[in-house]
Amino acid sequence: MLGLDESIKDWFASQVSVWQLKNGRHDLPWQKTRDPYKIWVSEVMLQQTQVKTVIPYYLKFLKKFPSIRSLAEADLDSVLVIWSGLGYYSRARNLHQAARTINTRYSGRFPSDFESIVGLRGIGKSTAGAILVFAFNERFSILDANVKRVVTRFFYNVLDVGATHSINQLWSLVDDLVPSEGIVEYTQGLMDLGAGICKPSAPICELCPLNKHCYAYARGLFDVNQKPKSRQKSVVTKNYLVFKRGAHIILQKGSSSGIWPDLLNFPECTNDQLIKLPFLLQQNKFQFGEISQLPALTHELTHLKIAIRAFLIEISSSRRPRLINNSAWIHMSDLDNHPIPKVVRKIIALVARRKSSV
DNA sequence: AACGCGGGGAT
DNA sequence: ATCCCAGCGTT
Repeated sequence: MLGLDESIKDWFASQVSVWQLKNGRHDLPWQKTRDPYKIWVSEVMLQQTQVKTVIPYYLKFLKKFPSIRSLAEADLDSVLVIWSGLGYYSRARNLHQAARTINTRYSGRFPSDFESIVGLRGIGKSTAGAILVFAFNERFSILDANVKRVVTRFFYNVLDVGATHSINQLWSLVDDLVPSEGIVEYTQGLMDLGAGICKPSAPICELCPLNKHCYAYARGLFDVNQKPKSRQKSVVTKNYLVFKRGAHIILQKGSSSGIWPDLLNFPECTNDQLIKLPFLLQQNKFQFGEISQLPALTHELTHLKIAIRAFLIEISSSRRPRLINNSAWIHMSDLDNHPIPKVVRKIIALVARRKSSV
């Protein structure tokens, strides 16, 4: 407990709720339903991912997997296909696994109590709270980036932001702020305020329904949030081999220990193998034309930068080299039916560009 | 409690 | 280049 005045709590919730009903977002796809399954899918997609990015993926996903059972019975591959390009693919894995858990443990019915929900793979405290609010109209709190920012700025004076326990302080604060009525519009309002008014930079405080008692606004504080020390990304160099035969390319399923497990990518090789590549191909009686290097490319991941050297190898024979395991010829117009990370599309775009320029 | 996760968009 | 995003799982 942070010893908040009851009147300020009531005022805060009331301001947020009233503002939301008039000025907030009401037409997002997942706002048209109370189906916990659909709410769940949206919340998982929205983890560390912006609303605008999620919308098309959400619509595609629900069309393909309209129910918990359809998701549980699907192959992981078909789930990853829909997820391709959205990133953080472990979310898709977790979603799939949790659907199967719901099938077996809860007879296919989405659980409605916090402990059961938060016990599902890929669902933490905040996502569980959001599901309980939006699907079950239960009084729970959430703490996403929006809420964190709004609450930290408004209640800056009652928080010890520099403390190591600051995240726990924020949780106890938002728990304390949960209103007795109107939890849906209150919760949605906090996020809408964070997204549209109380923005990270250049917040529009003049339009904020909380500005009258906002600590940061009163003090002219700009950034009261802790900025995480930016770590230097390590860089790795990879050689990708783009075997191309007509409109087909060879893609290989990633190992479970590497980057992008279970997704398709180009075969890789070491620098040593690269030098010996013509010899290796000949040894496999593999008929190939000239080996050309595509323009250099870097792909950035959360904690890693990949410097990519891609080599285009035109193939005339229809066989597949034995030295490439778990691989297949994929038609370039058929990529939407395969689970691939975005970097593969980038490289294929380079291949297509080269072809047209010649 | 801090860190890794091995993305992607906006500026 | 940098920052930010409807956070979670692991150690």
